[in-house]
Amino acid sequence: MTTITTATTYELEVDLVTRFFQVLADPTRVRIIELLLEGEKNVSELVQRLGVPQARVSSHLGCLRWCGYIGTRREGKFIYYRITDRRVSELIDLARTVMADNAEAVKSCLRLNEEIS
Amino acid sequence: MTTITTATTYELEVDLVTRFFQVLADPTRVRIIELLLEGEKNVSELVQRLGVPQARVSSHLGCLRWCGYIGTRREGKFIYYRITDRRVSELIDLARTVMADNAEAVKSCLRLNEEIS
DNA sequence: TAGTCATATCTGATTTAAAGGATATATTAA
DNA sequence: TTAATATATCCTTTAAATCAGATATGACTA
Repeated sequence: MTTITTATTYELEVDLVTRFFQVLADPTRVRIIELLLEGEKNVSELVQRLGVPQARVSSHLGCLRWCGYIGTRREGKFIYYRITDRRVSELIDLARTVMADNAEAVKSCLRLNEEIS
Repeated sequence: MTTITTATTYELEVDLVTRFFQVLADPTRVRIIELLLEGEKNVSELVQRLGVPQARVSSHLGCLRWCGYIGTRREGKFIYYRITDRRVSELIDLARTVMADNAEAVKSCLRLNEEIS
């Protein structure tokens, strides 16, 4: 990093890993993933379930789609989204169990956000 | 989020999950975790291995420590850091394998960063 | 005690992503 | 073709996290 001109393969791979986690670091995207794990849904259904403006939902879906975690299928006016890799749910489940064990510590993680309680 | 006055338990839990992933969404922190998986190390060793200014390393360590993923032990002048929950490595490994399958798609994920190649 | 080494914290600047709102595209139906 | 619905994209603002550098704390040593 800093000013290393030639990034090593390892550094590029770490960047990919962090980018991957970055995608999962947004509450709306996590909720979208969990809703889609129930079964495929179109954007309007997601908007209704999430209570989030359509433009934002669409934008988050765009992120997830470009990153390859979800796929789409058009049916008439609607575009249905679905999870293409179930391992994403493993990842979230694993995160949950790890967190459950030190939830208190995470809650008071001042570095990322002061007020959550 | 936004201005929902009464956050549900579920929403708070999603926030914790995203916060958890946020911690893993920084390249320096991921590299620190992987170095510590080799065995405990003090800050100076990490600074040397990472090639990152001490202040920044210390700050990232602070984040990881407050979040409960690493622990410390003082020995004379040195403070040694270690991973307290090996499942963090499972998480990173899982992320890597998922990514390996759609690395190309992730590379071109324009939403998060335009230029990575 | 003074000095040095190891680590932590603070402050300001830069970068990055999310939010918000308006608008554009595409499909269907009349 | 026009209207209506579904979805996507653009632009500006705002918030947050990283960075960079200076400085502070705390422990050992002479």
